[in-house]
Amino acid sequence: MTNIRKVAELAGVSVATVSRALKSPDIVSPTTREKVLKAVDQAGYKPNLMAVQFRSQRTYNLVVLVPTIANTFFARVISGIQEAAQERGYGVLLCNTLGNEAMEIQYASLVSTRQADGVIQLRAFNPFSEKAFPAGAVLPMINACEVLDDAPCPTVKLDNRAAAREATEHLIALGHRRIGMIKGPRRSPLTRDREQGYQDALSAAGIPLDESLLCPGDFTPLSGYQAAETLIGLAERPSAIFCESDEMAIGAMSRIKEAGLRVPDDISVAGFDDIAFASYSDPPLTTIAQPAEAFGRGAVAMLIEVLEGRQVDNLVMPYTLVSRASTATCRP
Amino acid sequence: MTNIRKVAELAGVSVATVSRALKSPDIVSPTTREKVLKAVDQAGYKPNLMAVQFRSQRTYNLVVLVPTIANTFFARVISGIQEAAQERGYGVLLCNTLGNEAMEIQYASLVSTRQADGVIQLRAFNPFSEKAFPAGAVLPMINACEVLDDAPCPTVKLDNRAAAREATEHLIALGHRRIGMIKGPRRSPLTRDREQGYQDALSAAGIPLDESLLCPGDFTPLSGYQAAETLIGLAERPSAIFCESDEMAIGAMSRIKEAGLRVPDDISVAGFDDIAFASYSDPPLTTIAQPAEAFGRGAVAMLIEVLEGRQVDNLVMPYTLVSRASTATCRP
DNA sequence: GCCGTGAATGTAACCGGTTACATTTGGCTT
DNA sequence: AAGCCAAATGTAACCGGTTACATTCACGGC
Repeated sequence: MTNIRKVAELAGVSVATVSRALKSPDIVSPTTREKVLKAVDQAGYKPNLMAVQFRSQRTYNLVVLVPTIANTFFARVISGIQEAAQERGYGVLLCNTLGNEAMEIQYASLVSTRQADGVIQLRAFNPFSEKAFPAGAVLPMINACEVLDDAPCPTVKLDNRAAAREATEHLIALGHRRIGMIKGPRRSPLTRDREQGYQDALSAAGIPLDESLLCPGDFTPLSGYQAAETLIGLAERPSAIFCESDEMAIGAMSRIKEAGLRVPDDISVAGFDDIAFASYSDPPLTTIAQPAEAFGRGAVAMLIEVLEGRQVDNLVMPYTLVSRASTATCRP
Repeated sequence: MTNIRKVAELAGVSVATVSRALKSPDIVSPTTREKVLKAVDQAGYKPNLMAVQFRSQRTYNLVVLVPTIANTFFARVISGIQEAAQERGYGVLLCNTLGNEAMEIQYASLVSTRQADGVIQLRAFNPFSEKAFPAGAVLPMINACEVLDDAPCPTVKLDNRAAAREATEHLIALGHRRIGMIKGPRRSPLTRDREQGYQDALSAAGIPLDESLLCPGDFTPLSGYQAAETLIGLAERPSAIFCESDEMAIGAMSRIKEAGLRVPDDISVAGFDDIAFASYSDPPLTTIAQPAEAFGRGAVAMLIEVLEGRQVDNLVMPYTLVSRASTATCRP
């Protein structure tokens, strides 16, 4: 293996001079620099970055904990993370946790074993006990997308409550009064916030809450499909359904049409996320657009600030209601 | 920072004994092992894996070059890669290349700078010149999914030609004779193979090839949407369309329905990949199912074989034609 | 001519494990 | 009791950079 000592020998200088010629070219004489660069070229020398990292105790790798990469929203967030990380010279170590806490801990431990510098967690729950991080060690972490109010670290989030309220108000404005909701997993703060926004809109419009219109899901198309089955089976079925994710909305529309009902004529459907397929579903989906890539980029920027010892403020990302053909006036 | 020397001091033994007590517990006496473990616990010691990696010159990280993570097929492949890597103690460094060769080279160079042990490339083109890998250095690499016939490394692929032939034969068996095809990017060997399979099926059935029925796309829903526009605008429009990806098929169906035509009554549509949304599109999509996660798992297994110096054979994965409601008998 | 100064370069310690080799210890054989 | 062997443990080199500190040298001011 060609190392810095070989290059030094070849150039007839010391290892320190080689190191300096490469790292701080301005403090070696032009003649020497020239010699060193020629030797580097001749030896085909590539610095062993493991040694550099070992010396500096920085890996320039970030761990990303994602609940499931199969969700296209998260895929976009990761895409943003990866781009931003690359631009700033960081690598991305991906962990598809599937909600498995043991796996999250294992990956977060990469920071305490010095295989990564920090963590971006895309899920609200941070099961990082003292076991993984003993003795008051702080884990440089950013929590993005799904965020607890009292998160123990900087966060990047959407005002989910306001967004859900706006989506629900859109349906109310179209004349709907029986509005179903397909929720996320019970424990998720996303679900709690969006449900509150839904309730905010209903009570502002004087519509009483009917618990039977709330169905749990898990953000997958299949769960949306199943929840829609429940909702259209109700004695008094809703005329509109607000789904907490586009994936569930697409599953729900599939089930609704399977039952011989039309979207939006019989039931309006609204989603959340604005994934690529939302534009190509039949009908195209009304939804809340989230700047997924920007979530990722923001999280990376914040994490690097933290790693460099600076303070950061929490970030709240903007959303937009995108009105497409899956929602229409309520026909009594 | 608590290091092995602190622990040694605390336990009253040498650093070598600590190292052995942790790595090969069987060669230290039970008494000593006990003492060391107590000291480890007391000091809250976590080995600095950077040092371990530096010493062994192995990072236990794999670079994954993915054309675009936003494609749900690739998301599933990555999911498989990540699971298999984790099981075997490897981390996954993700690079979303977007077909950018400079970026691919940059990431593949992580191997020559010892930040990763090997590369899994999900695209056929391997622009890794002598510049990035000088002096006959071999890059431990596996090429999966999109693969050239003369790939310079082990590969994991599908028999795309046979699969495309089977999909086309399915349409022919339904009575279709004017069958459009929405292809991938021109340069991709996937496209070439699938196009050959399509032609194989046509010529076996005695149907002449009509070049105007072949439209290029880029695997995105938007490109499928646009290509469908071209196809339905033809003087003599096809009664069926075979798409080289489900994402394009979903885009195509969207455009077809927008034009007031029905799927499959007016035009049958078949896809390729069997992504999750294929089951929930309207109508559910007939497609070729690929074992995406298994592609990823297989690639990881092969790469680790290569890293450990063993020979590996190329892998050909199985496919299945999944017949759903988007294809039906041709009505003249 | 001497000294001070600063630029250029060299020497070697250092990061934190691993491990080849050396040393110690204890039990057993003859 | 001496000798031998194996098990247990210690010592220190090593991986490949970085960098504090030391050294050399040229030049200018007095």
